[in-house]
Formats: sequence, C-alpha cells, structure tokens
Amino acid sequence: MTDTEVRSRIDESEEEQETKEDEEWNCPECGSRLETDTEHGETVCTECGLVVEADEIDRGPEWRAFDPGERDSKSRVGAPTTRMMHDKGLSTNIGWQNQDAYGRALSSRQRQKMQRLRTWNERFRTRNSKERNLKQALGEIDRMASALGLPKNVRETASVIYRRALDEDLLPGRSIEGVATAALYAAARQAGTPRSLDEVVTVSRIDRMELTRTYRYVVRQLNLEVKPADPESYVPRFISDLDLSDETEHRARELLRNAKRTGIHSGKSPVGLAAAAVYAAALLTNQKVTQAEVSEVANISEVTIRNRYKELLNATDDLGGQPASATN
DNA sequence: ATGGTTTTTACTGCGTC
DNA sequence: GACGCGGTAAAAACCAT
Repeated sequence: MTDTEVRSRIDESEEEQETKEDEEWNCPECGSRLETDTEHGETVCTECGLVVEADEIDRGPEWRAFDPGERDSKSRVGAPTTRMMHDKGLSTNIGWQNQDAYGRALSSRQRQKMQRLRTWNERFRTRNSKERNLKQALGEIDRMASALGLPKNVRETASVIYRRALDEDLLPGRSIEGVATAALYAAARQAGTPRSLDEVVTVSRIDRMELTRTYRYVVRQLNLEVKPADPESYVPRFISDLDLSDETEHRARELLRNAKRTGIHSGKSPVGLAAAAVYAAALLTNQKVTQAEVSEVANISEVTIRNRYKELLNATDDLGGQPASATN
C-alpha cells in the first residue's frame, strides 16, 4: 500500500465520523428535534422521548469494558467538573431543596438539621479553598525567594503578609501570583534586604505593571509600613558582585551616610544612589571598576551613576573634614 | 489627564592606552 | 582606534494632583 492510499483511507474514515456526529443533532429514531435537559445532563428527543446520550463534555469512560459485567464494575459516577469554581466543582454541595432522595418533603426537624449541615459544609469548603490557595502561594513565594537569594526570614514575613491579605479578602479580582509577588517584594524591603522591582519581576510570572498595582493595593489595605528602601542595603550585594574590597564597602556606606545628612538623597532612586556610592568608593580606594560594570550589576544607567556620584562627592566635600575626602 | 521630576536613551567630544 | 568618561538634549517613566 502506498502512502497516498493510506492517507486517503484515513481521510475517508474521518469523514465518516464527522457525518455520524452531525446526524446526532436529530433523533436517530424519528428524525425530529432534540432538546437538552440540563438538570439531568441528557439530550432528549422532543417527539418520541428517546434519550440520546450526547454529553459534549464527557468524552466517555477512560476505561474499556469487554462485557456488561465489567462495565458495571468499572463504572464510576460524579458531578461534571467546571473551571468556574476554585475546586472545579468537585467538592460536596448540599442541595437547597428540602427533599429526600425520593423527592418527598422533609420534616421541619430534618430541615433544620440540613440547614445546619449546609452552614458547616460551606465553612469547611471555603476554608479548604483558602488552605489550597495559601499552599500554592507559599510555594510560589518560596520559589521566587530562593531565585532571588532571599533568606528564610523574608519568606516568613512574606507568607505572613500573604495570610493577612487572604484573611482580609484581598484576593478576589487579583491573581494569587500577583499578591504572592507583592508580598515577597514588601517583605524583602521590610527585612532590609530589598530587591528592585525589576529583579522581582524577572522571577515572577506577572509583569511589572501588575506587580506595582497589587503591591500598592496590598500595602494600602493592610497598612503595611514600608519605608523607602535604604540605599545602603544594596551596597553589599553590588560590592560582592563586583569583587570589591571591604574597605570599598565601608567607603560606600560613608558616602551614603553623608549624602543622607545633606539630604540629597530624597526623591532619587535608592538603587542609583547605592550604585553611584559603590562606584565612587571604588575610585577613592583605587580599585578598577567602570561605570558600565556598576550599571550592569545595579541595572541603572551610566548617566544616573554619573549624576549621583558627582553629587555624592560634592556632598562630602561640602561637609568638610570628612575622612572620605581626606585621603587619595 | 496633567505637569513636574527623575531616569533613560542616544549622541558627541576629550583624553589615554 | 577602542575604551572609559563626562556632558547634553530629548524621550520615556514615574508620581502626585
């Protein structure tokens, strides 16, 4: 058999199936219109009442039966799944009709009992959903934190923030990922080991816009106190990324403290300030680093570094008698 | 939306190795 | 001549209003 022959045979069989499916829109017995009974999930002929099994979601059993007995033993039942609910609708719901399995009305005692059961069932169900939500979020936080090299205490702070967000019902309308990322970002800043927005975004599945939005929202709603990031907290990382000495680090910190004293740091990006301080400190301690290298590790433009570090040096000069400007 | 501030981009000129 | 550095103008991003 040649290839073309094979292909044509396949085409034929596919067409057969298609026509078969098309025919099922009409009753195979009498040919009249079919109607779908959503409550029972059945498709019924309007004329002869024949029940046609045409459930579009259920693609059939995942097992194969070779005789009726086997079919019975392997058969399972369950509600159809839906993506509309957090748990895909797989959890138990207690019906609202006050009827028993035979459709008879319940006694008032029984009705009260059922009402209590509904209440408790709902409580456990939503609680479980929150647990699941939390579990996923904590996993994400953990993943991102280790990708960013953040210590354990930051993760814990982040999870505390996330729990609070969950308790305050801040989640609806926002992605788990988004809130988790925002929580981590806030936690890192609070712990004094900040990561820039861009850094956080690279390990998260959400984009920058969403992060800033959810972050602002979460901070406002939870009344989190997040002080502006301290430029000094970026210094150690830059220093080690650039293989610079402890002395340089010390100098950089001095420069930043002076800058704070003279107040030139307000309104400027802390990262840029830190990067400039590191660069300036490297110059002062005769270590070779280019502006390009610093701008690389700090994700800051060279121009910003230039502007900042000029200001830093001016500030220390103005202060007069500072050790930073005395040597070299 | 708008205006003010900061940062980035792109380009140019200078000195040095 | 490539590289590091400094400067500038215009564009873009950010933020409070």
